[in-house]
Amino acid sequence: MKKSNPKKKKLDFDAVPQVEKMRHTASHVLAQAVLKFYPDTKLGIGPAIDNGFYYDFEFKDPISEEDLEKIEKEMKRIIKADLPMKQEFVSREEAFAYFKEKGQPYKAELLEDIPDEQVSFYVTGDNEFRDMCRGPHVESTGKIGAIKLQSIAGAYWRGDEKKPMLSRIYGLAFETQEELDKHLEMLEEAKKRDHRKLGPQLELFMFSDLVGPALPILLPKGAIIRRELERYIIAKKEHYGHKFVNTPHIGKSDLYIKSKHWQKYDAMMPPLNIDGVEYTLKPMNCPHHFEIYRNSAKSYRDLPLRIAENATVYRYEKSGETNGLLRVRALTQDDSHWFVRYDQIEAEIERALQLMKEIYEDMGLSNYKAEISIRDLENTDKYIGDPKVWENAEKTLEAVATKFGIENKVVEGEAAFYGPKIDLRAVDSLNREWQLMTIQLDFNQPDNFDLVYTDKDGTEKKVAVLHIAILGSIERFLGILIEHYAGAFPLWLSPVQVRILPIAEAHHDYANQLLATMLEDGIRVEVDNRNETLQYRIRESEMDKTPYLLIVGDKEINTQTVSVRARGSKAIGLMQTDEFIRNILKEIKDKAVK
RNA sequence: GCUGGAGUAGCUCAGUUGGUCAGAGCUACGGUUUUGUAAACCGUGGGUCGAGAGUCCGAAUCUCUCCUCCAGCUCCA
Repeated sequence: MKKSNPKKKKLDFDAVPQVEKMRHTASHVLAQAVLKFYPDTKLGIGPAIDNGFYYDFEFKDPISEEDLEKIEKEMKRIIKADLPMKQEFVSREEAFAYFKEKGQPYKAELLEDIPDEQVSFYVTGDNEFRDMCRGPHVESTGKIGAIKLQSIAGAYWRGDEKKPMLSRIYGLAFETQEELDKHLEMLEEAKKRDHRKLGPQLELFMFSDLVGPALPILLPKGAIIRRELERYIIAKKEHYGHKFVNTPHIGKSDLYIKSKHWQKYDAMMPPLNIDGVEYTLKPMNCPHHFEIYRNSAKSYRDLPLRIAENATVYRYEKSGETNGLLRVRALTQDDSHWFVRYDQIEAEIERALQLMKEIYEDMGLSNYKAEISIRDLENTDKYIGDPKVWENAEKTLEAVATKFGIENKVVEGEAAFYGPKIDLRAVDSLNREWQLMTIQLDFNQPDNFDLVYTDKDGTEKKVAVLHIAILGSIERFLGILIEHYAGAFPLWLSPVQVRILPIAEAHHDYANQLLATMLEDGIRVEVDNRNETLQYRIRESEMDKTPYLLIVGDKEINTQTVSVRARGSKAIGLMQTDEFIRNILKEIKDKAVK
């Protein structure tokens, strides 16, 4: 999508939070510390970011992560010295001369883009360091709280891959040591939950170098979760009036030429040649679904028509951009295309958000935010379609989000040329945000594919299309769920719901009876009667996060009961077998999150 | 794709300056044991040290190319 450049707004210094000023000042301190050890270093830029700051440098000789320690130490010294941060203004000429003298070409380049006659600099201490910067900063370095240098990585100068790559040093900065420690703990916890580590450990998925990078393989347990998710989403969407279809994984290149993806979409897989005709792996389902729409003449009575498919699509993601299950080259979308009359748009947006809301709640992701992408209102010519329709759709998106109590922000100029959209970000158990669902309005593809219906008055009219994916990519969603639940899935999604552990051989028969009963009830249950100690088997089941263990021995046989142990060392105790079964069937049905 | 880092058994890791450095624990397999709420005991396997080429009398260790993964950048109509 072509993004319009947000207009440069005048920075309101008073509105900048203290913590952000502090982080920004920390980046200056970083630059000062770096120059102490590496005086020949050329400086890029150093802004505040979430949780900290960074600064871009061009080192004469590359430095490594080990060097960060001494730099951090020097930063702490500067902070402790509590050097004042003073703003001063110099003329452009003076500034250019200064950068020339100091050998700072990147700074000079930045200056070229600044129109001001008087250029703002910040001076640290007794001219120990000065940097061109509009600020704002805290009054002195001593106001910086707790910092920690994190990592060093390459970053293109001004984010342009054609420009030289600088070394970016990342740091964390918080107002207090406690906050910093808390954040480090969170990072540690996130590392433990990393789906790339947990997934293979729990035998949910794998990758094979030979099958190919970024092509996820779901193992039996992961396949169960995917199946449950799909079953659920199909049932839910059918309830919301979708028709499910199945379309092939490839299509003629002509199809994508017609949809104009071929010309614009750079994630297309290379074409295949079949019988002298060019085909490609489908990177999205839309054109296939459009052809389904065109299969028969449509009346205004047929609309809205909601076509859905859980379909695997293939995209060429550049090698450095793939990431675990989050960014892959083969992904299964829970895709839907709603073909609606223009007068139905508002109602259908509300319906889609209602559906989304129910689904997210069942997934245990009831905390989410919305971002609404609308036109650049000062430049509305580049958008296709009736401005009135746009305006209504934009307003509806916002109104419905607000009505549903979803925290939302409207981003001007972010909409695609063919329609506004709303993105939802779920907030997970570690307070991280994940972009999941999108409702994208599309006023353009109906033109490309001539998607029309006959209205009441006998005239032919264009439909509007809503592209709706709720889980997004099921693989990606699985990855997010793994991290959200730290591998301990709610019962309805757990690959193994109950594991029965007979204490000794004498109890195997009883265990197998229980197994048979529960299998009848459709419970995913196993018996672990391996020749291992009970403790050993409990440990293994705890490690694979099985929700319920049933321990059975003489006591249980005599009373026809089970000893229930819930995940996480929680002993529930003796329970009548049928009572246990009733309880967990209810828990499965309720999709309870424990 | 770019910059940097990493790749030793299924897993987690050890392996000083190239010379018994191919190891440990877990796993797997065989046996003993028949267990009451997070690791019983004994034994046996298992690796072209990511792949290929090169330097050397000799390479897990040095060089080059490639592959894969990780961090970040860029990208994500």
